Amino acid sequence: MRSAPTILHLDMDAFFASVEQASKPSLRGKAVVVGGLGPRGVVATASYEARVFGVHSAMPMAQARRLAPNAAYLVPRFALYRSISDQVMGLLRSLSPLVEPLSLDEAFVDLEAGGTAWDERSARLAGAKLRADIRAATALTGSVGLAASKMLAKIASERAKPDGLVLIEPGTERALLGPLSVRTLPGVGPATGDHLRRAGIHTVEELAEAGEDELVRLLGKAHGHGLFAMALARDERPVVAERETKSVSVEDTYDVDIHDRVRVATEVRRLAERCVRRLRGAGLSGRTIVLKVRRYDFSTLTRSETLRGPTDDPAVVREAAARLLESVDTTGGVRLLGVGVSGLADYTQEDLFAQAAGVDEEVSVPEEPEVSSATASRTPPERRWPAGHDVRHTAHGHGWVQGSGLGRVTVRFETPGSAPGRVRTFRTDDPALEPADPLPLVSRGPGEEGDARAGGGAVAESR
DNA sequence: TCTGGGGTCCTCCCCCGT
DNA sequence: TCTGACGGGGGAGGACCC
Repeated sequence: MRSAPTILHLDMDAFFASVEQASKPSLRGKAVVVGGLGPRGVVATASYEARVFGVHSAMPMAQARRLAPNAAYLVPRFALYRSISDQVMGLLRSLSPLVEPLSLDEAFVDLEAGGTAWDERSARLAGAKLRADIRAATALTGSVGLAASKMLAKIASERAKPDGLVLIEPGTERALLGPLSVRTLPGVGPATGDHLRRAGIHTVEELAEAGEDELVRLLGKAHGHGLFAMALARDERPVVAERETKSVSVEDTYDVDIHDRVRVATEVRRLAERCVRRLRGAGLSGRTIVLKVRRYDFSTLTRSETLRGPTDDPAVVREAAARLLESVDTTGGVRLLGVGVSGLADYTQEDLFAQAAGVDEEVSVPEEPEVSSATASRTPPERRWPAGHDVRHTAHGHGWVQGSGLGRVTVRFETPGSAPGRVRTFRTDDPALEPADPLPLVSRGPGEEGDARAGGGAVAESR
């Protein structure tokens, strides 16, 4: 293991919820929950104000609403989060070429490889500057962990949350890890945690004392060896900038279980087409087609078929998925269907045949709006106003949808730079109202504030 | 209370060829 | 010709992560 704490882990604080609060002044300091709003939705992110009520990620939305009935409930706006994530990742890459994104809101950076840090002091400086730069560029806060390995840097950023920086000094690792729960270690989830608890192992120290052979016996070879090393604070995993995609998949959970076999087949076909669109978008093709079915009782099964060569042909994937469906009993109903492709390559077998034959059948997959077909199928052909999305009104300016229903849509008129704004209600078919793109969270200089003033109303008020 | 969506990795089992 | 060991690939399921 390296001797200086030069691995940095950045974790943006309550990312989705914080973005929404930054873009909507009236939500700052309030409980905000972002996630699926359907009857089977789960929480993606809860703001710290919502966590006080016990709301947390992966919790069923219905339960969150019981715990925090007055919170703001919003659907995720991934395009916006992605654009802000790109900004943040750009700042990380200015520290080092070795940046490993883990998700939209998390990444590892090898500071040593970037020459920005070589000892404790310089690492701390780089981390502090990064946090300031992120705040200036996005108005958001991120927590930074610094340590000599990825595992420890991640544990450090967890301890730094929210809005902090923690550095683990080399030599103090074992003492720090010892008393922590085994669940702190990456790779120990509910199942492994239970397994270890039944064996009388609760802390990292007990994990180390159990010995490697015992852990391999309990958990299998890979997991046992890996966990024993982690317990001794040994983690040699390098920061890897480029990761190859191994599979591409799409899945839908339906608001109501599907019983009709014909409907199931139709949905599988749609999913196959959506999956291929994603596959082609990434310039990939694959050999193994996977069908996933979650039944009414939440039991999940997969069926897969490996073709002779990679394909990105929607007809081929659709037919394979349909064949796989034939071997699945769906009586009782299904709540989720998914189609995936793995065994990826960046060429296709058909390409070769087509080239040889001099033909290239243009397979056009009809575009489908990026909404769950479960929702789309029951939505009348009028305009939809998803909660939290931006809108523009010809007279009142820029705002966001606070709620809609019964032919009415309620809009709050405010922008990231304005004071909390006023609420107005319109008919859903009001021609003066139209969907709008999100505004930048931080105004980028003079001249771009005009928009905010037009819609914001009372600009003189200070927060 | 009722459990999303998109991934990765590991394990076990079976089959097949050597 | 039969048998066993071994390894690889495919298929299924499970755990975990964000």
